[in-house]
Amino acid sequence: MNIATLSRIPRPSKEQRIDTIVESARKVFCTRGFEKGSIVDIAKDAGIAEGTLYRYFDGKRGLLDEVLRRHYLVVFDDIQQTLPTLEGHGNRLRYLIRRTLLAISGDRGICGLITRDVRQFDDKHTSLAQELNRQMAVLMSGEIKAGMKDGSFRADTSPRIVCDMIGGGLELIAYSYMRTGKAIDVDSATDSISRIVLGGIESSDATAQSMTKLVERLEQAADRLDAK
Amino acid sequence: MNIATLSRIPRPSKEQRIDTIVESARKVFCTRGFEKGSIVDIAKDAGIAEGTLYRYFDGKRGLLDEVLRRHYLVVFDDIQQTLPTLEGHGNRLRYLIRRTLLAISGDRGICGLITRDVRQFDDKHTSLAQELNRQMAVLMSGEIKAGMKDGSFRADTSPRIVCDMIGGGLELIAYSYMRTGKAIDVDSATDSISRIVLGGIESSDATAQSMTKLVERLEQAADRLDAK
DNA sequence: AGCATATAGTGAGCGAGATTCATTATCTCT
DNA sequence: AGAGATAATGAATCTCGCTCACTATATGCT
Repeated sequence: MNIATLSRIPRPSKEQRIDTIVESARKVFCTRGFEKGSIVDIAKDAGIAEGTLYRYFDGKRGLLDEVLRRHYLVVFDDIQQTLPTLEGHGNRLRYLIRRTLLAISGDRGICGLITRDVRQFDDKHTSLAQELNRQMAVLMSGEIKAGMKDGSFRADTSPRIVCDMIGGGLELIAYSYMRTGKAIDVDSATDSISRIVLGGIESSDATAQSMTKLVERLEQAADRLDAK
Repeated sequence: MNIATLSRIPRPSKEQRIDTIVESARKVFCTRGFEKGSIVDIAKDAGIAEGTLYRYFDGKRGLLDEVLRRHYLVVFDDIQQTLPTLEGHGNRLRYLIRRTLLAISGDRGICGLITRDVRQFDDKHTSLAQELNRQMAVLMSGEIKAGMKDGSFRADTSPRIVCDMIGGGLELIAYSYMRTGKAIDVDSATDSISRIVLGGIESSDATAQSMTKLVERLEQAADRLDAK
């Protein structure tokens, strides 16, 4: 209509538009929360009309899904690269715990979304974030089962419950961080969780074995001292 | 206005009215969830107008608070009676775990409310359910700290993390029950959780023995050095 | 009883926010 | 250039929690 518009503003590509919207959604959700951050806010921030947003996303919840998916993507890429380089199921489990804590402690806004808003779901579509949590649980569960098979973990362990306890514990730590803002001490938390879990599931055989090795090393040290 | 109303319907007492409303709220929230269950639904079920409801409750969230408070009331009464009769911090911890599982597994509707809707909070008022969770955490934490003091639990335990892991684990079990409807095996779950936690925090005799041997060897080495 | 005041109940209406859709603008391809 | 096809718009709709001016009942007093 306006003559000036004739030569103006080439439309951004579909991909660019989606990126813009998701980024605006992330900003708004992280600062105001999922409930209070409105579609109008997001649209305004992205420089588009509300209706446009609905061309690209199912609705508010779909938008949240995408924001979280992109956040987790980095984490899972990282895990996929690092996990195979680690030796020992206990070690790998410990890494998964630590990596999750890092993902949480790095972004309080996202942390709030994960702990507060993820569980609201329609009966129809299980929320994506649910799915991502499940993926992490599968990884942990895999390590535990493998550890049980090769005898490093006790046979009477329930992988399912162990995963729930780790995942639930991490979630509560995240939740507390989100409420209080007090920074998470990643290393100390990793230690505490690992100690409890591994102490609770490691077979006494394994414990005895590592103890024996320890003692042997000390003995050797003593021998060397002796020789002097 | 209507002549027939002259002799009719004595108004129910304040207490009765509140009971009716809370019960209707429980029904509606449990069947439709907190988000989808509307105030109109509740008012209709209770046989009153929407406005009346607001005379007795702050709003929708206040109503949820009361529903949950009444549910927890029974649990905490029970705990207060049983806990002092049990011997040993490990036992008492185990009882707290079991009692919570029972409270969850008894009512899938409430279970859904607790796992899904409890965390939505306004920055101002911490939700009541939060408070109730905290109360449970305080009880568990008390047992753990006492156990650390009298030497039955390891001194390097973090009560906070242990509580998070137990509470978080219970929450995830509840969440899974709510989604799948698959009944919770209370006894087996109690066993698994207790085994992991106690295994992870109990100061084990085996460990103590190996430690002792270690120390003895070191002492011998030191003796040998001394002799020279 | 008859009146006055207090307490309880009502439901239309308000406001906020997600979602829809008829209309308008831009793009693409011949 | 022009004919679809595709994208963008924002006013209108719908839902829902909540408010409030008004009506109805209860209670207390003489």
